Amino acid sequence: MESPSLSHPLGHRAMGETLLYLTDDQLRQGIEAMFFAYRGFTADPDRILELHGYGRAHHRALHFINGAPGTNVNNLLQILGVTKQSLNRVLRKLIADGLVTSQVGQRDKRERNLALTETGHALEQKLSDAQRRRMRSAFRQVGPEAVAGFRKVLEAMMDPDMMTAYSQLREDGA
Amino acid sequence: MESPSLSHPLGHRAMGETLLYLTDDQLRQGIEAMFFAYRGFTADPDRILELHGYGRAHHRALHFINGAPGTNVNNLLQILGVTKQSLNRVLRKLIADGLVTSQVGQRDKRERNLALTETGHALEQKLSDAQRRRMRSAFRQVGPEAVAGFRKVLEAMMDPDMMTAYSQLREDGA
DNA sequence: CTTGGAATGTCAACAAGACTGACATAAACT
DNA sequence: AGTTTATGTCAGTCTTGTTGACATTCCAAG
Repeated sequence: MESPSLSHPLGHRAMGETLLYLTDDQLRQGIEAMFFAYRGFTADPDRILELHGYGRAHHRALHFINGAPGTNVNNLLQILGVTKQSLNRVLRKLIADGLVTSQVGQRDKRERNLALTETGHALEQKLSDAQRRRMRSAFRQVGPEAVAGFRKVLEAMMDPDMMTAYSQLREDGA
Repeated sequence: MESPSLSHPLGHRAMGETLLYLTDDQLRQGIEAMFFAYRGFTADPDRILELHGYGRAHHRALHFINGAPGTNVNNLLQILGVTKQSLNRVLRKLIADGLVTSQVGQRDKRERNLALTETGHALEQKLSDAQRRRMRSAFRQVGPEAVAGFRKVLEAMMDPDMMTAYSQLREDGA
């Protein structure tokens, strides 16, 4: 507990101005900024997904299959951090709708290699275009230094345990 | 559609190094950073909430009631961006459990003035302490300039329409 | 003053998407 | 041959969003 300082939001002057960004009030502002920004971040894709009868879960699956074509279910499971039952429901629909292909693995026939079809790729493009458009606009407004800071803070806020699967994916290349 | 540049992620050199942060690849990294960071951002409170039988929706309600004691349901509705029925379910439980008080408004008896009880305040503190702890650690790692950039990008990414209710709340004071 | 619309809040029912648990199948490993 | 691993499926539960219907209260126009 570090609550006393909350009742004196400007009482940190004794520590020197250099630590102003670590006051409880600044941290609260950071927390609320994350909340509202994440809502903006997902708003555009959400609208598109609704038109097609999909949800955020489908978007996440499409995004990471697109980034690692040929990946298997287990990999995706690690990255997304959900149960196989939950992911399976989403994948089943995407496969049935012809957005994703699931092919028995060559080396290991237990695995299923996942990839986007042409229509799957088209929807993924539409979604990520919308999301990139907003992020590009934000990046352009604030300039490269702010963007670098943004990236640094986000990376420091990630859970290292949750990142291992993704890091491996990036190293493997696909 | 702006896809051609995706196949030439390093082909933007012609534009000059100053715009490197606007390539599709950099934007994709920004998108994924948001996804993973938000998961880290919510991980600690989620664990605490689960112990008490609550979810993220309860956390959000506690957070904003704490920030604006005496606010009414409609205000909260605007900020949270959900339907009144959805918020009501959450509030009903928090009131039944004695974390939130709901008092009929003095001027307008249709309104309900919401506030945290002592136990409600205690849980809110526990949750925000956990969240602040992670954010403080991230902020401390990267330094004040990066933090300023982080804030700038997040603010540029918010949906202006969705922010009106919150801005008014901050101006009113409470 | 009354009455009708607007604002506010509540109850009920439903859907998406997360979860656990149990179980089946096929392939790989020992 | 027996065990472990990867995947898929069925059933049931929970949170949290949705819509629809309804009660209460306020306010303003007739």
